[in-house]
Amino acid sequence: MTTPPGPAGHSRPAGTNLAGLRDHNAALVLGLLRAAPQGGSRVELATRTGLTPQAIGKITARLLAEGMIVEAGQAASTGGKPRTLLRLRAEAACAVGVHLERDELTVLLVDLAGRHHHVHTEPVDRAVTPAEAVRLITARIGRAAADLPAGARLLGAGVGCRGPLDHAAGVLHWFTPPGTRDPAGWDRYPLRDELAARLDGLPVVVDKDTNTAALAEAPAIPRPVGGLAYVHLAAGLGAGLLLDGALHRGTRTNAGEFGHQTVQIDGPPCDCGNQGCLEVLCLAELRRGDHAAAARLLGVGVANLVRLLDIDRVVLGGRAVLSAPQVYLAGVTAQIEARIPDPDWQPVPVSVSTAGRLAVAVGAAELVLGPLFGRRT
Amino acid sequence: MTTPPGPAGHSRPAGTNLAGLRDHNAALVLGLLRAAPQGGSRVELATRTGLTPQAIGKITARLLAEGMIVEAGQAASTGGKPRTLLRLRAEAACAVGVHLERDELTVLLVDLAGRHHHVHTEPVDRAVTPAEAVRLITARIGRAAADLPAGARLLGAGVGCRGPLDHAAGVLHWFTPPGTRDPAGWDRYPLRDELAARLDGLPVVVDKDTNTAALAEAPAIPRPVGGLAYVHLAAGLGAGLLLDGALHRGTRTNAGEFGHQTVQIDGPPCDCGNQGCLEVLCLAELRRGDHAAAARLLGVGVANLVRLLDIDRVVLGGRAVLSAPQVYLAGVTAQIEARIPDPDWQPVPVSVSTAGRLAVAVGAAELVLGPLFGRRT
DNA sequence: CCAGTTAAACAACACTGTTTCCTAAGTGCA
DNA sequence: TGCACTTAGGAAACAGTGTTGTTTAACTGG
Repeated sequence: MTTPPGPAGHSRPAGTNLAGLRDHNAALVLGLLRAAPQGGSRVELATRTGLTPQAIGKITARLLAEGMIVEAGQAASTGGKPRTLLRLRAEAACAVGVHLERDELTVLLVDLAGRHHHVHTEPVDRAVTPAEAVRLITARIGRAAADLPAGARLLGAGVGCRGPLDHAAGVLHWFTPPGTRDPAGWDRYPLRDELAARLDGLPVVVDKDTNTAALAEAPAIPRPVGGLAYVHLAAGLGAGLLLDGALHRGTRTNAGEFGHQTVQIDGPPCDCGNQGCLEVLCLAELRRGDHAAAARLLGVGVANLVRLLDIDRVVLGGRAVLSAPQVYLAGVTAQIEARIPDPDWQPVPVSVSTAGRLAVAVGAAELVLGPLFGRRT
Repeated sequence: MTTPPGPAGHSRPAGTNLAGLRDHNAALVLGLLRAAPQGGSRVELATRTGLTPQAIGKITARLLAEGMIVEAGQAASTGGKPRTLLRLRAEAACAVGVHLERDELTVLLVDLAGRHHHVHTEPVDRAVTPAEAVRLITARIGRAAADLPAGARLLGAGVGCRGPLDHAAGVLHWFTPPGTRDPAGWDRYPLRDELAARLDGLPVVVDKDTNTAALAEAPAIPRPVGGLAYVHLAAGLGAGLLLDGALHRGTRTNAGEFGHQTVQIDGPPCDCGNQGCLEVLCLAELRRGDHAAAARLLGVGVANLVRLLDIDRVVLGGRAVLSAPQVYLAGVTAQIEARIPDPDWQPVPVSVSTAGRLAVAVGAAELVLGPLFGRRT
């Protein structure tokens, strides 16, 4: 047992004490109640968690006292005393979701039930410096906080933006090509810590836009999700992977490089140095305005993804997809069906991101809300 | 909160009580000690787990009393009382690893330190029925158990075999093509339960060969592993994915369908119904005896995998690879370097499975041993 | 030899879920 | 209406976890 292995800071302690045990079980209960907007009973919570009814009684009593949940009527009797229903108190706490794009900033406020209490989008100068962006975001979060429901706690802020970046450190890696400059100074910018410092230590989490967009779909899905893939087609082509209920980021937060998979060996060269990348082919069709052809190509990549990871559900998003959703739905579905004829694979549902253009910001808020409901980070 | 979501039996309770807390922390301690063959001190365990020295004292006292660990000398003093070193007691427990191939059966016995106490390989008739195979495996496990070190507990048996199969249920899905027959009755055979019944309720776990082979590499790697991919080239082409310290199987245990990714749109047709599959191209080169060309193709697929999942380490295995390891190492490494020139990606080490032909069986034993050391299943 | 330092155990404690028992609040039938 | 039955949920005592505060053990260095 010598020094800690791997990159520094990567082996956070995992020992659990009584406080951790309590929080784990409370999060489990809250997560189950989130999945049941109409409410759930103590008895169901006990069977679903595997805890004794008495333990659930204590946990729910604590959550009631803290104002995280409320009693909400009764269920129909099944021959004895009717069950008391418990519901999440949506306005008990909120999280901020931020989507920082090249030319646009979106800030919104989401409560425990996923309702939006504040949504604001504004254009941003493409030449903005990191410091200016941080000032802008801070100001916008301040305004959003003014819309907090009475008594609601503000849990933190999640930020989604393009990669590459280091999620664990909260640092951007917006390389500029060698030879050129990065006058604004975005590369190696410690976005998380700079934001947290200006927000009075409010917890801040930074992640790739594709990752947060994938998370935006998570609350609607009963746990555990075997595999959900969010595929984003806009100026680039990327993916967010929600595997076994948690985002898969990889040690360098580089997972999801969906666009640079080779689908045509010895195909046309790509800026990334590779050749025959899906992205090159797909963007070429987009420039031609041929969404159907782009969708077909996208479908080839999605089919690869689905097979490789045994994906249960595919969600499409990004400006290109949102501009012609039906075309992409049909094209991707057709490729999946054509390329995965195996009967053992249940039909893999493909849908378009329900949050639409807000998907990244909504998912960014979920970065903060998720752990409260027991999602692994 | 209506009925349990998803396929039945998939949402196992996750509530934790004191016993679970104790086991979790004990597993954490055992895992840390496994990664330190020369021994580790209580103080280090405390800092690494985040638990108090006192808690570690109680946990190690329990483990000492149970015979799971032993004191093993002292570390050099750093100015005060020297630390007492603790080591795993390798012979405290063992697990059986089984590799069931079409024409061969391998059974081995692995102790807590990963040492093999029994290794046996024998040919098997390709037309063997499931019942005969179960009898054979049972008999072989009986002989292996005779080689158990004195006082060692037998924790269970892991079985690795070709897919598709259902890991959660322990049932094989060895479909036969429509029209043909499955005279031996392998399809839908409940291998896990049949084995467990004949082994007096000994815990049995069944998984795909590629998954267990990936697991075979895990003990040597300091946790947490961001992403390890085991790529297997023999009669087919598959992969096992070890993501964030746990195998990623997908809900249908179908993850790892590496061979059927499309790398040549409109390429030659594949038996699977798709066209341009990596496997078709790769096996064609193999039949031609051109390992270098096969390696190049393999490298294309591996580069896709590495980028998509931010893989940290690639392990190659399977009969084809083992027949010309250097060719595959060089070919795959070259493709990774050529197709992922991004400087942000640290060089991704590629190696050949250290366990060689025993990889699947060794990893099958790890299916049983892993949870003891805190690996998520 | 002794102060200083570090490791590890002892004892009392806080707090978790569990067990056991009891009360509350319905249903259904006579 | 009465009463047995069923089911939900709380009260109290309990077992066992890691924590806190204190003490003892063992080695270094002047």
